Order: sequence, then structure tokens, then C-alpha cells
Amino acid sequence: MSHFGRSGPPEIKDSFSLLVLNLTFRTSADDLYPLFDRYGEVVDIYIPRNRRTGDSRGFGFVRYKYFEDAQKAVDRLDGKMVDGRAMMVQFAKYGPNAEKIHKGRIVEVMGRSRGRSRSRSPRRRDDDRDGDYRRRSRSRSRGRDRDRGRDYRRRSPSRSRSPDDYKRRSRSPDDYKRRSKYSVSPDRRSLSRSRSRSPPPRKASPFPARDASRSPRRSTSP
DNA sequence: GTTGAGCGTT
Repeated sequence: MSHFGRSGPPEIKDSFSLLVLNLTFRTSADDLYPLFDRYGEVVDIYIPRNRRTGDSRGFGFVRYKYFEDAQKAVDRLDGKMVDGRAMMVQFAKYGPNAEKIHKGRIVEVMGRSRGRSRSRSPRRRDDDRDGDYRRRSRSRSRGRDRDRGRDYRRRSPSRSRSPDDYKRRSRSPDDYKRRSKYSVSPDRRSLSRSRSRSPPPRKASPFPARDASRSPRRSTSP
């Protein structure tokens, strides 16, 4: 039935929360219900979705009534192919300030004693939820910045390069692979170079600079 | 129409 997610948390203190990851963007709670219900009594299923687009965020929460059922579901549904994608089922913690959890069992919901070693900023929870959490939340500092900076330094002196240097650099499989993999756009280089070597903002001359260069002084005219 | 690390609504 589609009564999941309609009402708030029914019995959190008496239920076990499971986190389902790697779900498809089209999978809904109703689709997960029969899968999890067959392994035990499911209390509630909730899948966070974007309030603007209404699309699923790719993960959901399943609450079981008993720990054994939850454990069995994790063992059984973990890696289960759903809609053409293997979903990951694991115990979840309730809320960003939930810590009093015992093996997935919420012991104290009001345990706001922070102490989670999570790499998440609880201060911008709302912003991330409503904003584009997918793009900037996970792709902020992965490995791209490192490569980018590296590329920048590499691509800086692109004028005084000799054929020998080119061969030597090209001979490095690492650089070649890295460059080829990320496919550095020449536009960025051009833009970077343009920024770095942008000529000084010369104001408009009262007369053509070219003429001035050739004839800084109008001595005579044929 | 796309994407893919993670932890949720009253």
C-alpha cells in the first residue's frame, strides 16, 4: 500500500532503521515495500525526494519491527538488483543528531550529543536538502581539484617547450593517461593564459597607436 | 531523457 511516507515516523523507538543506498532515481517506497516486507515486518518506508523536482534522491529508509528481520533484510537485499541496479542495504542512523543507537535500534532520539565522525556539515542540512546536494555535496573535494591544480602548473609554460621536452613528457604513461582521461579542454588553457597574459588596459589613444609607433612625431607628410 | 556518494519526513 502507499501509506508509507504519508504520516510521520510511526514508531521509531520501536523500530529498526535501515538505509537503502544505490537505488535508482525511479524506485519508490512502494517498489521497495514488497522486497523488504517479504523478509520481515516493515513498519515504515521513506524515501527522501527533491521538493522541487520531486525525484528520488537515490536512497531510502526502511524500518523493520524486529532486529532479526532487519538483519536478514540487510543480508538478503543487500546487493539486490532493483530496477536494473544493485541496491545497498545497511543500518541507518536516524537524523543528523541521532547518536543513541544500538545496532540500528534507536534508543534515544533526543540524544543530541554530537559526536559523529561524519564528514557532513549539519549546519547546512536544510540548504543541502533543498539545494543541489548531488553536485556540490559530493563533488566538492574528491580528486578533481588536485588534478586541476596539477594541470595548471603543468600547462603554465606552454610557450618555451622543445620537441625534446614534448617527447619526454609524452613518454610518461602517467601524464598521458591522466591527461587523456580528463581530457583537458584547450579552452580553459586559453582562458587561463589569456587571464595571465592579458595586456595592460591601455586607454584609448588620441591617435592610432600604430601610427604613433611608426611615426611618434609627425615630422613631415608627403 | 541524463547523474551515483551518501543518512530521513513530522
